Amino acid sequence: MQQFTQNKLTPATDEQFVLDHQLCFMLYSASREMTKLYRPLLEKLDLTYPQYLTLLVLWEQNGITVKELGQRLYLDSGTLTPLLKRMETQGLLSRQRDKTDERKVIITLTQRGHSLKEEARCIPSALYSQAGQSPEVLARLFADMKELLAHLHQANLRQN
Amino acid sequence: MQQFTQNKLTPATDEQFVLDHQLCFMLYSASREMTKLYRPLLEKLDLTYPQYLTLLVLWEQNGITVKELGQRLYLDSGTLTPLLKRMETQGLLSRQRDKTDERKVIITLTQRGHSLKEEARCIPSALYSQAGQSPEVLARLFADMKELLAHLHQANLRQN
DNA sequence: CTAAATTCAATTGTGCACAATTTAAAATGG
DNA sequence: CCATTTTAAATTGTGCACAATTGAATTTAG
Repeated sequence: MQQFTQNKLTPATDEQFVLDHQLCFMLYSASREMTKLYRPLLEKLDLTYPQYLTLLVLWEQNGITVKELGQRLYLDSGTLTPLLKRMETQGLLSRQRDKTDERKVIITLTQRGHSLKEEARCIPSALYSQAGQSPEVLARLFADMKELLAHLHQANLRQN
Repeated sequence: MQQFTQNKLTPATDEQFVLDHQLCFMLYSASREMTKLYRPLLEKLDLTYPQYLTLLVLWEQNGITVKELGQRLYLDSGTLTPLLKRMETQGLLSRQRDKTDERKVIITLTQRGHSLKEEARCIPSALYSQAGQSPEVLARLFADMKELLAHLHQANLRQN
């Protein structure tokens, strides 16, 4: 009987465990497919997807600390330090200790870092057209996702 | 003038580049926050999130190949081979070549792999309650995400 | 039947993510 | 003023992701 419920031919599936019914799996796989769609465009600029997100933040607010960058991206220094070092090596930004508080490291875009913004100008619209959804659905999805993210972030803060 | 548009104090932001307006970033960060919410529950079972997803597939269809598993999870052998080896070491599954086609490797759950399903029974409902969204919004979000994923997957197939 | 093409898994190498720890600097409290 | 605590970044170690390549088995075409 135990064997019976484990048989792959048995259609009596555990509804709650069906992979394709899990919201978490939709998020996980859609996020990766989205990144995959960015890849060919970002490759031309010699950027990875997390590096591109980092530039989005810096184009908004140049000269912020690693900490502040991490708060925007939900990433910690363990991820950001090596990523920023690679971007520094590529000549996109500089990392220097804050003179008034030596614990902090300030990230500043180089000329090259600034100019990449113009080379990236076509990317956002190119992606939205490839998503293949109506503006209405995309707007609703975005709003729902934003609220979900806020809830998930709060829930994780409560954990610690 | 060029300097002016790059000044962090200038509120004239490039609408299309604002991080918090990017659907891709919502997906990316929500997926990671969701995984973070699973972590304490999965830790009790000594599982990572991708390993849990792998078990979801195998609980549905035991005895499938690495290829088929990858098609369900949108992952390739480069990711799955080491992951499955770790799960084999933990005694959750076995990996054996298909006798009728030696190219294929068949993944079969062990007794321990099967029994983890009962230990995981509380996880799906625990997560849905922590998402903190109404069933209506969650259902809509799930449906929209599923359609988006399908489109993104198609778009990526066209790329190759 | 066999040479070429295809398929499948494994391997190699790079770049994230993230928990946990370490190091140094700054803030706080007695 | 100095010991304690807190904060910020870096470091260490593990486990994904994924592109690119390799190697072996199978399929296909001539």
